[in-house]
Formats: sequence, C-alpha cells, structure tokens
Amino acid sequence: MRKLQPIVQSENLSDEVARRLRSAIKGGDFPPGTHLVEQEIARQLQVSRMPVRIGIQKLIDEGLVFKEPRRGAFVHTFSSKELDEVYSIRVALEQLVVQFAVPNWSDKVEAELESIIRQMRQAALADDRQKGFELDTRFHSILWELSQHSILIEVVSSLRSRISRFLADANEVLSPAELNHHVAAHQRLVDVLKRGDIEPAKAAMADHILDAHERIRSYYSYLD
Amino acid sequence: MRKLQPIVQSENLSDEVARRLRSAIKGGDFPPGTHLVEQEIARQLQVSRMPVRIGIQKLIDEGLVFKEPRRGAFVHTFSSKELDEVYSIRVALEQLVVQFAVPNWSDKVEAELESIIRQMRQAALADDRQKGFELDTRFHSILWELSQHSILIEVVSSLRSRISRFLADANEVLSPAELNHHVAAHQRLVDVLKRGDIEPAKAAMADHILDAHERIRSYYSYLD
DNA sequence: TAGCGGTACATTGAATGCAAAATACAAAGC
DNA sequence: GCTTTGTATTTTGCATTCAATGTACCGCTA
Repeated sequence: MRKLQPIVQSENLSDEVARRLRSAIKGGDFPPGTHLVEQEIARQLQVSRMPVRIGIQKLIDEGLVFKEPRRGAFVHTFSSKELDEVYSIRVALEQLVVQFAVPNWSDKVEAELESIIRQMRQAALADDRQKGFELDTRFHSILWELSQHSILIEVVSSLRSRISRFLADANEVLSPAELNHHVAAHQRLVDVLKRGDIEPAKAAMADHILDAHERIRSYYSYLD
Repeated sequence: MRKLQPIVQSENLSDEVARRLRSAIKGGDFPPGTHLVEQEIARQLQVSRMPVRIGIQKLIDEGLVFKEPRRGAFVHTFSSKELDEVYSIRVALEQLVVQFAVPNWSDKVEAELESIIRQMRQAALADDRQKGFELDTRFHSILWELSQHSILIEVVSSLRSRISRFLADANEVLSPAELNHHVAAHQRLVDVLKRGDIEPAKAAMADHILDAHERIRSYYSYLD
C-alpha cells in the first residue's frame, strides 16, 4: 500500500493573524512605533482579541514587535546600531550556511540558482526592483535550505526577517547600476560555490554580505 | 537634574507562567515529549488557561516546546543532530562575542571573572557539580554582556537555553578530573582575553566551545 | 495662560463559557 | 484474540465578559 502523506493541517487563526501583521509591518502599513491595539486589529480581521494576542506574541519573539506591560504592543523601531548588529551576525552565519551547503551542492540546485540569476538580470533590465528583491530573498533561502541545518536556517532567516523592512525600503531606491552590481555579485557567488572549495566560498559570501551591509548603511546614513 | 530610571515594572502572569514552565522543563520535571495540558497547568498554578496559553507560546518561540495544531504543546525532544547544530552555531557566535567583548575589557570584569574561576575551583574541590554549572553559566553570560551586542546576546543565550537540559544532565556525571579540566579551560580563556589580542582570543574561545561540545557529545553518544 | 486635578474613556490582562476537534475507551464483528 | 467502529471524554481554539490600569481631555486655579 502506498503511504499517504500526513495532512498538512488546518492552520490556527493566530498563525494567520501573525502572518497578516507581519506582512503589514514589513510592507510599511504599520510604521515603527505604531501602537498595535488588539481590539482594533481584531475588528479589522473580524476575529476576537484572543488570536490577536497570540499572534502578536509570535511577532514579539521574532523581534518585530515589543511590548510594554499594560501599555500594549508597538512596532519595533530599528536603529542603525541594530542594523549593524544584525549584519555582524549574518556575516558569520551566512558563512556557516555556505560551509554546510557546499557539500550538498547538486546540479539541480545550481540550475535553480542560475535560473534565479537569469530572472534577476531580466528584472534589472526592466527596472523591476520589487521582483529583484523577491528573487534575492529566494536565492538566499535556497542556500539556507541547502545547508540542511535546521537551527541555522531558523536563526538566519529570523535575522533577515527583522531587517526586512530596512531592506525593502532601501531596495526601492536602487539605481540601475546597483541592480546590475547586485546581479553580478550573485553570479560570482554561484561561480565560487560550484567549485566546491569551502574557504573561498565562505570568503565570497562574507564579501557579499559585507557589501550588502555597506550599501544599506549608506542609504540609512543619509536618512539620519 | 539626575535622570530617573524608567520603572521596570510589574510582570504579567504569563511571564511568570513561562518562567515556571521553563525551569520545570530545564529541571527535568517535564521530560521531552511531555504533553503540556493547559487545563492541568492552569489548575496547578492556580490561574486561568489564558496566561498559560501565552506562556506556552513564549516557550515555543524559545524552541523548548513545539505545538501541533489542535493536539497541544509538547516538550521538544532534542536529537544529537540538533545538539551538533547548536554547537556549530555557538562556535561561530561565541567567537563573535569575544570579538566584541575584548575591546570593552576592564579590570572590573577581569576581577569578576577571576572571582568566578576561584569559586569554580572551590566547587570542583567540593565536588559540587551544580554550583560549577551555575558558575559556568555566569562566566559566559558576563562575556555576552561585555560584548554589548544586544542581538548577539539574545541569539546566543537563546541557543544555550535550548540545550540547557542536555548540559544539566551531562553535568551531573562529570568526574573530578573533568571538573578541573573545565576550570583550567576558563582560566586559560581569561588569560588570553586579558591580553587583548582578538584573534588568539577567538581561537581560544573556539577551542573551549569545541571541547565542551566533544565532552557532551561523548556523554550522549554512550546513551544512544 | 500654564499647570494641576479629576473624571470619563480606552486598553490591556485575566477568567469563564462554548463549540469543534482529537483522544480514549468500550462494544461489536471477524 | 485482534481489528474495527461508535461513543464519551478530554482538550484545544476562539469568543465574550469583567476588572484593573493607563491615557486623554477638560475645566479650574493661581
């Protein structure tokens, strides 16, 4: 008898609430500092306050929201210090991702990544920053998955999630030259990765992340 | 006028519930796989189910507990693979801690750490493993704080929290020789750290963590 | 007019109630 | 005796209600 897949299972309201809030925060609908009033959110989503409470709790642990006792939950305001902090950790962890991912390299993955890069190139030509951003996210998450290191995936994706608001904003103002630079960086990364030498691959990844850090830093420094 | 500190302030029931559950899990009262029945926990703690729900949610995000929709929350069972995963990340992050902590080194911190080591030595003589474990935790958390890197502290302490159950168990069976070895390792660490050269300090920390990993691994491999 | 006090309102935190789903258990059938 | 099926109980998930706390507003007083 053929084994049946376990039912992926119905999702709780609180998960759905968390997802909506998360994307609202990342999308900029709830700017930093916004007071997340349970009643109001519950009303808009047509649910009771309870799933909203649980949903907010999830966001708190993701670092997107903070709570002050008896005052409520507020969208976290990131400082440039925190941006630097996140990147300083990401440099280390993305290198670790590479270290674990390289041994699992396959033609299939290579084809996937090359395909993403091709699409990135097209998006750059079309000046479609939004698309480029999505592809960048996909690119990195494929590498994360390739590492087959569940906790590392959890930590590094959570870190990126924290700053996704920054990234999305900065992405909006990328010049065509920067878009191309970005595509080229990913191409170089794949070229090194596929050779299978871990140390050069880690170095390339470190360069890539540090470069991304620099670009986003310069964007935010001129905002200050 | 001298600035007043904001009131840190009254804690929610859900925080207290989370704390109790956390220590119950770490203390082994709720072995891996235990079904955390809200009603039962609420009854024992003399609160309603709501703060229990929120409290459990916090533990989920700490990785101590997992939830299956409409089935409930269960204490996470760690595999040796996950232990290895945690340590592979910790090696990287504790080195980062050192990198950030070394520039903030002070005589005061040095005295604190030396004091802890002295107490460790006494605990080792007295064969007091429990005390030794607490001191080890203190030692590392002082270094974390010294890094003044809030997100790094958050991530690395969360990682250690995940495996604290493992650590506490393995700690119970340490031989006197191992206790002394442990004390000596910390002493070496301080000796390198206080010289202020980052690279040797990072290397020493890496050695220390890898060594700890080896010891705990051998403990758990003979359990399999 | 600026600051203070007091009241009304808004919001969170917690308890309780209720329906749906999952589990356990017991009886029936092979 | 073992599996299967039906039923009772348990447990979760969500909604509602209530109490306590925090906030905002508005008139009063100096």
